[in-house]
Amino acid sequence: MSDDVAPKKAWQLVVDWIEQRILSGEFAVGSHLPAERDLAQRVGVSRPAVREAVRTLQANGVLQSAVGAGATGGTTISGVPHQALTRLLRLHVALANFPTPDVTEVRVALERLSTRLASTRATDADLARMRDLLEVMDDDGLTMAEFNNHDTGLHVAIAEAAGNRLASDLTIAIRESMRLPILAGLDALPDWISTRDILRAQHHGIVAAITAHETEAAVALIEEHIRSAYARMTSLHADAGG
Amino acid sequence: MSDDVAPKKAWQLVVDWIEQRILSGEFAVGSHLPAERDLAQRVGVSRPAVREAVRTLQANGVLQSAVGAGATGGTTISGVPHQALTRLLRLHVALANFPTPDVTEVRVALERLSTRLASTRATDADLARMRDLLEVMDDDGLTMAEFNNHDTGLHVAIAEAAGNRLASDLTIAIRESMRLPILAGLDALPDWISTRDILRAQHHGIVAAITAHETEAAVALIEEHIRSAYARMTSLHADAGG
DNA sequence: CACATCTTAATGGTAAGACCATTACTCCCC
DNA sequence: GGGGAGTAATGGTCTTACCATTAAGATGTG
Repeated sequence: MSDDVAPKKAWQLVVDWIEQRILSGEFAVGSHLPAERDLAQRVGVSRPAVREAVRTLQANGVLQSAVGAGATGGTTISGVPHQALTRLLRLHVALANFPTPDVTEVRVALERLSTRLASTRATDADLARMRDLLEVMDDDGLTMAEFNNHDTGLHVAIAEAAGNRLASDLTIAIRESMRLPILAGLDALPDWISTRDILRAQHHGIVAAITAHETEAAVALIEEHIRSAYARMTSLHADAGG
Repeated sequence: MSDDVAPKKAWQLVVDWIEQRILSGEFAVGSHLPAERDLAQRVGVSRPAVREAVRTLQANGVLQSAVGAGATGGTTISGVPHQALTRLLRLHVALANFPTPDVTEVRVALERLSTRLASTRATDADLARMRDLLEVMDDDGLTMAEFNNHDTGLHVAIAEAAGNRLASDLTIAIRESMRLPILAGLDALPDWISTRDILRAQHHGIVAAITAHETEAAVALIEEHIRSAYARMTSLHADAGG
């Protein structure tokens, strides 16, 4: 009976209206949506409902908005999913909806894929970027937090050298979602300096294997790198028993 | 200079307020947020701004709202990321922000992981569910769309047997994001019947290997299954040249 | 005719206020 | 103790008004 079907919320009608046109191909990246006032009239809801719908799809990385008349103003379809992915995963990791052992397993699988692809596809610019990051991380003056940022940057650089958009975005999103937990895990270590030295050596090995197109070696090294780092950070394992 | 820093939008202030408390651990799954009116006052914005912020985090699968007084009403922290993930990926696949060859590679990596985990962790109930789906799919009377739904259901069942929340949710989200493109690809095939028979045989092999804990066999079979299906659906490759 | 300036309009951003439907809680009566 | 009525809390929705930004159009000047 229709009693079981709750009437759709006004903002949901707008979301559906927009999604339908995305799925049908009518809206593509760069397409301009009707103005909020026009869309409200067209769908038969109020302008705040349109705004709530826009916010929903903005959170999905699908829409972006700007004030002003002409081509720069209004709401357009966006082609930038990675920030939305990153935010989503970071929040759910923080809420422990994804336990860190699970995240680590997935990281291994995805970074194996990214590293495999990067070892055959990385450009000279990609490789130079990795080497720059290695050099920065070899500076003994870095704080742990700074080192972690560059460490993340190296993983991001490898992912971006993969030439696979989804693999890159997912790899980046998952690594970023673990930034704070990893930093906390490093902070709890008895000996940061020796850990840092091990991480550095591993980074060098990975980049060397990628540079030499030694695909299987690179893949094995990235996996070993992630697993051994995780194993060291015993504070991250607290989730596992939960 | 501060000229370069745009003032934060009112709804962004609320999103930040909520995110900060999630990241700090103050809010956990099940936590109740202050009422919209209270939150508006506390953050110093209007209630519509709060609603827009709630919509943002709802789209990230982080919040859910209900009308009414008492424990059932209000806005609470949610622990259900998979729908948000699925929606996000589906929209971006539809917008061609993730080309289908990229998606297929990532599917292979993730379904290898899910299948590996499932072959050691699947319960009797998980296996029975897979066998039920095999049996349903062996019915010659199914339409292509119905078969595709159950095919998706099998991939979902394997992913859920993995016992790794993130792997499951990502595998499911990615498979679901490809549901319509796969259906279109199947529709364009010259001989659906022979394809269906091949898919069925492959499904049986995968489930048998999982059941027998033949991990490496199961992993190889799921990869072959995905790759060969993708290779058959030439209409999906149109993206590759884009 | 080209350029500069001003005016106007379009657009998203924001807030206040009013009202509605749902839900639970409290109080009163039997 | 149970049932019913009243009240309050909550999200849901809409209307109205205003603001800041941006571009387009109109007007004036050289």
